[in-house]
This record gives sequence, C-alpha cells and structure tokens, in this order.
Amino acid sequence: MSDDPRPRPVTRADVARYAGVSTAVVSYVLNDGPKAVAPLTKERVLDAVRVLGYRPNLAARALSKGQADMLGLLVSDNGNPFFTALWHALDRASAARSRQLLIVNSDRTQTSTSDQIRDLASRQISGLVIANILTAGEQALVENLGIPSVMIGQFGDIDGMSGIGVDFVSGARQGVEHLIGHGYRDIAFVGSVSRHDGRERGWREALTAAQLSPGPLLHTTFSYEGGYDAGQKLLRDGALPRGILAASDQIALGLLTAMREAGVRVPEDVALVSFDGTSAVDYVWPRMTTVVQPLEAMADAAIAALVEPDTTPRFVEFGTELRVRESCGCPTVR
Amino acid sequence: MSDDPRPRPVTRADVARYAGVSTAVVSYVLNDGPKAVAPLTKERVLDAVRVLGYRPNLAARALSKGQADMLGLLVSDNGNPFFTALWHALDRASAARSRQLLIVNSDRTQTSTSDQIRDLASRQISGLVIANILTAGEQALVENLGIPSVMIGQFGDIDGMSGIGVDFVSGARQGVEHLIGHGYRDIAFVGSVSRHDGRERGWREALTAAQLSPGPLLHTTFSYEGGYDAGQKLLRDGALPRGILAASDQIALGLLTAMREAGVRVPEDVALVSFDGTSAVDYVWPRMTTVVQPLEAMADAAIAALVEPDTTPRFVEFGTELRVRESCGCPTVR
DNA sequence: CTGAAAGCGCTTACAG
DNA sequence: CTGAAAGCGCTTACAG
Repeated sequence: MSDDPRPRPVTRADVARYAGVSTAVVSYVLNDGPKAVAPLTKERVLDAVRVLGYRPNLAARALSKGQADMLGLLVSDNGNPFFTALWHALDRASAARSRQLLIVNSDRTQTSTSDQIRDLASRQISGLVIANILTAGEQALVENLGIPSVMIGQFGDIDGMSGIGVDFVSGARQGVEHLIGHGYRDIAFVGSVSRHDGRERGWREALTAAQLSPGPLLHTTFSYEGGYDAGQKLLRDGALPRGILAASDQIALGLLTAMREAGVRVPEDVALVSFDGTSAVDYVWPRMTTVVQPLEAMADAAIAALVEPDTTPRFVEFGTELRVRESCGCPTVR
Repeated sequence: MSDDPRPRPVTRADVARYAGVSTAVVSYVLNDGPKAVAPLTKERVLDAVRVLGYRPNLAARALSKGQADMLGLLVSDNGNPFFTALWHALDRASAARSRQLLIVNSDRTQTSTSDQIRDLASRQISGLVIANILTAGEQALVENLGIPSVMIGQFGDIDGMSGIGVDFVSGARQGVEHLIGHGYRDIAFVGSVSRHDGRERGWREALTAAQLSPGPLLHTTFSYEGGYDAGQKLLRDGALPRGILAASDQIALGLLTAMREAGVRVPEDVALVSFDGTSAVDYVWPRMTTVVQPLEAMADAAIAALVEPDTTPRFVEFGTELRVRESCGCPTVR
C-alpha cells in the first residue's frame, strides 16, 4: 500500500504536445496504422513516449475499440491439476500473442455460469476459451453475445462451436494395447458416465480387436476420490482385473491408493495406465504410465483460433502419446 | 466462433430512454449513489435494466473512474502446486468481493517483471497481490505507480509494503518438535539458501531447545528436483539423518523419491515432515505429515487489504497447523 | 430528487 | 502525411 496519492498518469495528449503533433498521429504510430506516418515524425513520437514513460490506458482503448485485448477462460475446477496444467499452457500461449487471460472458475457457487459469461462480456473480452461443459442455454448465450469462442478438452465436436480436442478413442486404445502387450487379458476401465467420452470406446475397441472381452467397467467422478471409490468397489467385488485404464491421472492416483491400502501391489497384481500426463503422476510410486495430452499444442491452437478468427467453426483433434513408466509393469528407467 | 456480427449492445442511454430518465439517474441507481433516487424512479430504472438485459460496459466505467474492479496477481511459477493453491484461494477471496483477478506469471522469459507490472497498471487495476520476490527497482516501481499492493507468502516483513505471511519459525519448530517426539535425535533441514527463511531458524531452535545438535543442513531449490538432488546428496554423504524437515511439499516429494530409489524406507529408516500442506502430498505413500499454511485465511486477508485499503503498510502473520499423516512414523489413520 | 453537460483517454472516419 | 473533431459508454460536479 502506498501513502502517495496516485500520480496523474501521462496521457496521449502529453505525448502529442511534447512531440509537437496531434494525438491522432500518436495513435497512428503506436498502432502502426491505420494511417502511415513520416519516418521523422514517427521518431519524434517514439522519443516522446520514451522520455515521458508513456503507457496507453487500456481501458480507454477498450472503450474506443469496443474490445479489450483480453481473452476469457472458463474453467470448471481450478483445483484440479489437469485444469491447472491447461491453464498454464493457455497462459503461455496467450502471452505469446500479447493477450491477457481473464480466468473465471465456474465452481464458485455464488455466481451462475451464465452470469460469469456476461461478466466477461461486459469486460469487453475479445474471445473466450471454454474448458468446461456448457448447457444449451449457456452455449446460446455465448453465441448471442457474439464473442468468438473455442471449447477445449471436450468430449468431441459440438455443432456451431469451434473446439480443440484430443483423440480420446485412439489414445485409450494406445493405453489398453500397451496393457495387452504385457500379456494381461482382463482389463477394466474406470471413467465418467458420459456416453460422449471416447476413452470408453477406445478401451472397448482395443479389447475387441484383440479378441478379449471387456473387463469390469466402472463409472465414477473425475477426481482422486472418484478413483479411490472405484478402487474400493473393484476390491469389494472380488475379481480384480489384471490391468486398469483410468480416464484421468487423478482417478489413477485414487485407484493406486485404494490398491495399496488393500495390500494389492501395483503393477505386480494390478497394472495401471492413466490418461492426461500431468506431473502429479510422476511423484508417486510406481510412477504412472500415462496417455499424454499435448496441452501446449492444444492451447496454442485454441488461442490462435481466437486471435486469428476464421468465421467457420472448426474442430481440431490432436493425437496423444503414451509415456511409459512403471505402473504398467515395465521395468524402471531413469 | 459465431457467424453473426457482434450485436450492438444495450447501453446506459437505452436504459435511460426506456425508463424516461437521464443517464445520470441510471448511474445513481446502479451505483447506489452518489445521489439518492426516488423509490418509484428507481423501480422504473431497475425494470428497464431487466427488460433490456442491460450490462454496464466495464471498460467505460474503468476509464471514467480511473480504476477497474480488477486486482492484479503476480506469481513467479504457476506450475508450482503451492502457487496454484495460493491462486485458487485468492481467486475465491476476490470473487467474494466482486473483483476479478488478472494473473501474470513472471516466469515468462519474454517480458520483464517491471513490464508486467506496468501492463497491469495500464489495465487500471485497483490493487496488486505480489506472490514473488521483487527487486528493489520493481518495488519502487509499484510504489511510484501508486497501486495499493500486498505481498503474500514472503519470508517476512518488508518495509514500506504490506504483507501477509506465515510464522515460518514456529511452523518449522512444530514440525521438528513432532519428529523429536518420535524419539529421533538427528534431524536434517532441506530448504532454500535465503537467510530470511524462518524455517531454517525454527528447525535450529527446536533442536537447540531439546539439547540436540542440528543435523545436516542442505540448501537447494524450491522444487521436486531440488528435493531429489538434496536426497541424493544425503545418500552419497553416507550418514543419513533419522528425520528430515523439508521446507516445502515439493522438496519433500523429491526427497521421498530419492529415498525410495535407494531402498531407504520412509518412515522406518528416515522420517519426513514437509511444509505447505498442498494436496499433492496426500496422494503419495506414505502420505506426508506436513505443516499446513492457512491459505484461505491468508488470501482473504490479502484481498481485504486491497479492497479496504488502510493507508499504513501492515504485516500480518498467520499461524500454521501440523497435519499428521504417516511419513513421520505415526500410525495410519483414515 | 433530477438533468444537462463536461470529462475520462483512447480510435478513426473525414477533410485537407 | 497530418489534424480537428466526433464518438466509445460511463461518472459526477454543478445547477436547478
């Protein structure tokens, strides 16, 4: 906290006066347009900017242009490591394009998601990254507001909206095929209830292709607790599968804990492969073999879609990569 | 992405026209001042707002008031779970006071911290939370800009700036005393090189008070890798301590991995206590006994300091709480 | 209690 | 190539 009153900031008018030009010219120089400026005049203006330490008032610019150089980000759970990693990647990508990210967590019980969207709109954001699932009404609101938007990490293409996704089906298949490669024959899937989640389908496809019958299928929440509960259920039911594909790292961590508490060894008794590739699964033992989502590339694509908008909605799908550690039964490498 | 052109938004003038009043009156109603409005007039205005679905343009308001209802947050590493948790808490706290958080990561190599501070200032933020260490120049810049600011999670009081901290000394003492309570006599500390970090002092004090001589002291970086390296060094040096206080959860996770790789059992051979209390240490085995920082309360205090500014800089220190799990040698509870 | 009007600091169509 | 001026949508001192 400062005792001094806020000093009167340097404005465009000060710069214009110092450089002996009009404020319009200052704008032309600073924005590289829309008019050309004579080289010498330009020099004088830039000099004035430097000498006076001028910084444009971005609120004024946003008002004038009807648009701020900020992008909104709607996430559903900023406590979840996957969203944290996603945010991190989006933050880098937007910084690279000189955009500020305004993050809004739809977890907050006080404010409805619709209100949060309207809030962002009233801040004049020029684009919106949506990292959670919207209701039809919320989706319509975004469209009505006319804010360019892109969904990221969703279960698939959603009509009328641009999206960035990952090939869940082949990613899950990669993971299951690796487990099959270890010689395991009964392989379970622990994931969400959504029928749109390709991971469940990928799991089923891989097993069917190998002429194995899909093992236990458990639906749970996308969290550590969800994985823990699912693990306990598997243990209660008796017939433990030899391998498990978890739909997220957090679920896998919960499964790991449940197994350990029951004295079931991973990977000797049950092998695990997770999905996401967040750093959290590198800190446990055994380290998790995981299907990695290329978050950096996905984030870049999302920001690019907003910054260089293209009128037609597009859905871009990225491939995944299997990162082999020890939880699947592979030997330790370091 | 939407095909429609951005619709012309409803403005204050539309509301005024619909309600049959001046735009000034609309402002008085919406801002509850500075002038009183007759109850019936107020009703009409609120009705118009509702009917037209009016939302104030916050860029215009910010320009007019010279201040946006946004707070800046300067963090040094948004990939670090501790900062993530801190951000999460600050996000909640600022939402509770209807402020948006504008986060800036000083990790980004492209932009200097000073430029990031100026960027935030040009967005007309009304306050700044600083979660990293500033140079004297950066600190002076913040003061010159006249932005109310508060440092959080620092190593102690910094003159001229408000701060929110934690009692590192007594927190570390709590952790070490717990290890001493287990009967361990040689207890190491793994932390940062900073002489301002009270955790090292707390460790020393606790041992001295118990008439024990401080065990190995290792300085490393605040990261998983830093902990891993320190662990390897301890192992190389031969004489392993019976207990270790780690200055952060991440360091402790690194130590845990190093011990495991060497076949050293935790807590049977070496007991561990960490500092921070992030959720990451609950997912490993053994779960980490940790000195918890009250992030929610700290975040509330930080935001409060900015929203209800008080002219004189103050330093507020919070206490910590020991969360006992298994890494210290205590029996499993669940 | 209400309104007309100036002002916040930008951008940009228009005129020269 | 440059400038005078209107306009963006608010807030608020001033007048009534």
